[in-house]
Amino acid sequence: MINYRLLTECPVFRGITETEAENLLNKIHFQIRSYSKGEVVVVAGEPVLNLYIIISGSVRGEMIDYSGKTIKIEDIEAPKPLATAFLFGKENKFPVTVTSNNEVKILSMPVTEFLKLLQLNTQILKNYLNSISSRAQFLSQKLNFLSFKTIKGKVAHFLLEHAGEKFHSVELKNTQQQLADLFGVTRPSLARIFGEMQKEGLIRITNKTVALIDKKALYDLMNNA
Amino acid sequence: MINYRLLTECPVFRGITETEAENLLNKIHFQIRSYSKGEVVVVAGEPVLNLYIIISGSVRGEMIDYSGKTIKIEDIEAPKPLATAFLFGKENKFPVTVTSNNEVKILSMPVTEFLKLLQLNTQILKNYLNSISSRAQFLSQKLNFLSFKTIKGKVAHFLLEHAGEKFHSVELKNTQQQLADLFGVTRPSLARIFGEMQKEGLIRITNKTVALIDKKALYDLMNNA
DNA sequence: CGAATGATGTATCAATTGTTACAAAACAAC
DNA sequence: GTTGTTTTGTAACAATTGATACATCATTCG
Repeated sequence: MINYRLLTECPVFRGITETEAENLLNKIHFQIRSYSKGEVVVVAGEPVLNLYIIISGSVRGEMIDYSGKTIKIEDIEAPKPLATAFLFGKENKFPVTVTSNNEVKILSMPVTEFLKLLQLNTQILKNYLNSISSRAQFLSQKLNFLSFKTIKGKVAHFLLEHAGEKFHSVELKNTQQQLADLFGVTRPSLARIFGEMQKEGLIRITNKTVALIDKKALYDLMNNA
Repeated sequence: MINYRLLTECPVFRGITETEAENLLNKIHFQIRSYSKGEVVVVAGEPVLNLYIIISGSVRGEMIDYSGKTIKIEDIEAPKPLATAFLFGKENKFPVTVTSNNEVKILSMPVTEFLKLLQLNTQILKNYLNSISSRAQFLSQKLNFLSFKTIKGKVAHFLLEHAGEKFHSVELKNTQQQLADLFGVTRPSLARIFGEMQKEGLIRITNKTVALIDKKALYDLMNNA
């Protein structure tokens, strides 16, 4: 009926054995619903009363434009959950309309039952808390970056934060494209700023290592922008 | 020893009776630590291994600037918790250094014990989940607003949000200067955009009333930028 | 009414960033 | 090695916004 092995790959059930998962699910109420291709699973604005986990197939989240056009936000595939960030809190409404891409089976569990599940199993509780918290922290970091007006300010902030007080170089673990996305700028613009900062003697880039030459000037950049 | 009535006013314990709170706290391990005025409670960057709830007194969170200056972030008073958003997730480090403002008593509970508490009591679990989720949703909304790159996008978003589905005009209650500050742009730039949008036939401004002529085009502006 | 003040419209120029395109470099797979 | 792919550096131009300045309009107050 349910592929428990697949379920344990879902972020919420990570670290749970198949037999554990089976035992837990026997203790709580839930439904498995099937949707054929193109069916609407939930409509944007509906209150989120259930936890949805995609058991098989894939769905897409879309926002419906005022003119009627739909804009695809993202695809979600098995065994991922839907809208976990909107199960609780003040605004527990679906931000998007979800439609099935193909034959889809979805596990649907009322919030009250999910709360029971969280109280039955520490690992699931931890997983869920980590998931929401990471999301909040990610958003917070993102906001922080956006508050620096210039790209140089963002770069200075990023480098100083990663180097800390003691170190004078930073090992980049992301590509320029990823950094550019994090900063909310385009990749060539970021590359240009790296180039300028190097010419100005603030940093020196060799491969993936950024040496912070003039830390004081970097601080100033952060504070004046 | 502990003022349980005060504790039930803490967001995490809201909706719990004093006797319930007492019973719950008897089942888990925690410490009460006292700090005299000016003591450092936690240092920014330290991993968050405990839930801290201020039992009496108040503390302040500060970021230490690179030049050595401290910037006060916020005061936290009894019976509020500290850094609840950083107990879980990937970046569970204190974002600020916390110092006592006066004589302070702080309840300190290891994360593992807090997890037990969450599993013992549904109300506390709900409170905590609601708290983190609301925070994530708030941040998400804020980010949404800031993510409009162009001033036109911000203005379109602002006007449509204030008009809602039904109405076709918005009464401005702020001066251009105040709006410009809200959007994070300069006043002449905002005035220029108002002028352009009027020339393009999107809006018509008379005194303090903005008539939304072409709502569809405004939606497009929002989505494409 | 007239003057003073604040809010708004507008123009010009500079600074910053986006867009697009392409070459060089690094890397991976074979 | 060679080839193909990803990542990075860079350039030319366009678009957007900031900075500054000033004129116009509205409002208030004497």
